[in-house]
Amino acid sequence: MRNNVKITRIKAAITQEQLAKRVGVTRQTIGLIEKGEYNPSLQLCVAIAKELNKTLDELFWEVDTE
Amino acid sequence: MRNNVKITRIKAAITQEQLAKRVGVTRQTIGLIEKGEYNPSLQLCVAIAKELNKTLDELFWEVDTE
DNA sequence: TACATATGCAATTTATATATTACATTCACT
DNA sequence: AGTGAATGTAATATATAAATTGCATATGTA
Repeated sequence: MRNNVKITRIKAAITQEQLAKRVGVTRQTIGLIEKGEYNPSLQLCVAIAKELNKTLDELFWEVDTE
Repeated sequence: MRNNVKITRIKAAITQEQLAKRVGVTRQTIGLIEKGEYNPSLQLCVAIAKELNKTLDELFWEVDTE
């Protein structure tokens, strides 16, 4: 599950830990999502999107170009 | 977690069971998602959206009007 | 009436997202 | 060289999504 969380977070100039705290998960969870290594819940995706001022589609829709 | 799955599925004229089979889950899972009673994984949301020819945002973004 | 299809719903089990803890690496800065 | 901040990653524990099974109800229709 590739996504645009990492690049968007970096543009927003916040750390994994700050994002994690704001959406109520741990830093490790954010790290694994950014790495595409797991399959977050819809609620978490929505929380991340709102925190980064993006929509679900902007972060998670058809990111794969392979 | 309210969403537009049920109304979209009905417009597409397919049953819960047909949708479930096409996205690889059970009918009960689709039923509970439509009812807003749980928090599906991102992969499942994407599979449902593609099957219904919608995007994530159309089905799951800011559906709540309360 | 009877039968089939679609859906709601509840109990239990299984798979997996997420938490927790811990340690390693990289990089900027002094 | 040393220190601290940010990140990668791995092992184990816990919470919960999803499966499975089963039964109830509504609706259409022969």
